Amino acid sequence: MTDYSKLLNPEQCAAATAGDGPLLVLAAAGTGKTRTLVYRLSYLIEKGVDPSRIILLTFTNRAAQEMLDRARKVVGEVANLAWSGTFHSICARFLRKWGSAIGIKPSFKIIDEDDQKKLIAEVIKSNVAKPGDFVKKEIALKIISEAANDMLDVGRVADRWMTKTAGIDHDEFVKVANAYSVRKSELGVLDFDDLLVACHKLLKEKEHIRKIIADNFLYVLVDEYQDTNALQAEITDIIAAGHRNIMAVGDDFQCIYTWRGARIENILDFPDRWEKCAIIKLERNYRSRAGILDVANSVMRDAPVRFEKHLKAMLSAGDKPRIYRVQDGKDQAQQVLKLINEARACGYANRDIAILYRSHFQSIDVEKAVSTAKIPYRLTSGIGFFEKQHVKDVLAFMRLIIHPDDELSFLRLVQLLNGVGEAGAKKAWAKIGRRLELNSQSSLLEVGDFLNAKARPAWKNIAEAFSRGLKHIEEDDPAGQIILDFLDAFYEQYLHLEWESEEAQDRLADIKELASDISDETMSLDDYLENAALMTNLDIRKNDPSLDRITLSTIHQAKGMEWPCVIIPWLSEGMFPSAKAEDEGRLDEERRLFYVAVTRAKERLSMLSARMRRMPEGGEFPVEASKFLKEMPKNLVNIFQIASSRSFYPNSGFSRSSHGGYNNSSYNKGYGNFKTTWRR
DNA sequence: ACTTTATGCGTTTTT
DNA sequence: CGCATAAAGT
Repeated sequence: MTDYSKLLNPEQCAAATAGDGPLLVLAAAGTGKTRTLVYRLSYLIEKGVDPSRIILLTFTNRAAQEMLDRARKVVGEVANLAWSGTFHSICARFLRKWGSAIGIKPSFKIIDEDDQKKLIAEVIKSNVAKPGDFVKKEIALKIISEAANDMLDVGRVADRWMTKTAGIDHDEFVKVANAYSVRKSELGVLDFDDLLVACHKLLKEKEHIRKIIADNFLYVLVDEYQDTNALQAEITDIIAAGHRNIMAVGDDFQCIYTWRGARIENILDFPDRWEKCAIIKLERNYRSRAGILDVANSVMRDAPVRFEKHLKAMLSAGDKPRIYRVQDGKDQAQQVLKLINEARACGYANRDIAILYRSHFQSIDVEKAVSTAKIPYRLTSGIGFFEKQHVKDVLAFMRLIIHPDDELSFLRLVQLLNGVGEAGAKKAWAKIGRRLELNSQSSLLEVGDFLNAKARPAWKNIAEAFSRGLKHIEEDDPAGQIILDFLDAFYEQYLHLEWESEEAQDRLADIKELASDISDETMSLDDYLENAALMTNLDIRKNDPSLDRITLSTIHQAKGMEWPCVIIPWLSEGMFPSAKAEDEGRLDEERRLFYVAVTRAKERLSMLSARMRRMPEGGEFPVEASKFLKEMPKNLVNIFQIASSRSFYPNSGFSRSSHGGYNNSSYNKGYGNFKTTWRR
């Protein structure tokens, strides 16, 4: 048996080896939260608990994976038998197994945001008299999602939105929301929220299934508890109700997902909800230099404290964190470059350096500078691998082979063809009897007759790829072969026709990566396709640590990670805190987000703030330094004023959009060669 | 009637 | 760039 007292500090050890009963672990940033969970899991297994009766709920697949990997090193392969995953993936597993009890087909497909938008657009079009006057589909989805996650009635949430948004009529909105649900169940698909909602419904309504699940899990471990929403907290409570061995780990200071329904109250009220709940506080920070922690503490100085915390630095002061005041985005990017080079000169590797920003678009200047300087970087872009249009195209083809009745995939696939749009695709789907006949080559070819004549030659190629794909399945070939055939028969040609070659190459590379990933994946092809929507870019791009690259990431995506050197750009008013969040009265969450950013740093922390901000039209306007910087005690930081590198430009005051020839098109052209990071 | 192309507009954070 | 809408092309 491992001696946990040698591996952990007394508080961590107490948490890892705690006895039965509810336990709340308040783990401040950098106090070894992951370590504690890993050893808790190991301890339970070593103690003889059947791993399949332990469940570990996390927020990202990466966290789940990392914890299992580390537990495996302590107790060996048995660790793999524990249930572990995100709330969404665990719910999906439950539903595949028991969902039929509430009318959910085990082969349901999980749709992403993009599919959601398409569906809601379709529903709005056919249910609303004047679709132009209806709320935008993004807002509609947001309202529906809010209702789901807060466990409220859609109509009531819509009413709440009515006061601030035009175009919402109570009855009409409810009608749309219902039609959206109906359409989803017709198609046999679930969106992200549905996974939680349906799982909750299953546990709530089907007593025998609830009993099976609640009885099975002797131990329930929940990570990042401060970011659970109402639904997730209830699901957890139900699962843990059987044996009352729930361990929730989190930090109320790091709650940064309230916009997605996270309820900080879940962690604050946890001891009230669970009678005789023990509380353990992890306060010794091993991650950051004391100087960095001083800044972190000052950020949260005035935050309302529910749980008293004394974050104790375990390391010496180190370098004072630095603030750089620079002229504008371009100068800021140059300064970032300088900081990277400085760090490298001090012996840090690229992988030791991260640039963390509030929003994806704030990465553009830096990405451009880093890429011209030929510094290798890894950008966790806003759009995940499985959300990319070309990846989804290929997956649609794959899915049709296994599920010939998959309407969404069919519609997607045929719309790639020339001359076929939404209407034509739907017509063809109806004519072939809502199912693709794969087994006979002739009936497969017949589908072409229902399509626009222009599309027929290409369809013939696709039909052949289908036949070959079927053969691959029969002969149990690596699934990647199917993709390569599809590429060969149709898609590669389509890529070249549709896009200019440079981007086409990138997309081709993505698809080949998909092919090799799908080939060496241990799970079945069916499982792979069903869960594709739940996997993030980090899961496929195995995040190879042998690659020495700097990291560019949003702060949200950087949660739970750490780097020796952290650089935070765009600490300007309106950028961070984000103007929108502040307008909507969510400054406290922006502050927590800043706290998360600061506490990612181990050795060096640099914060940058520009004096001018460029407008999309090309002009510039002055911006104040972020209030987060202004509030910071001056003795904790070193402040550097960096003069403009292009001072011959009169930058005082406003310059109009005509200035510098930056009209809209030339602005866009300037960035055309760089991968942009916007979400779709 | 349906599809493709042109034009103008706008960006928080994500399972 | 992406998305929505308008206009032109089949």
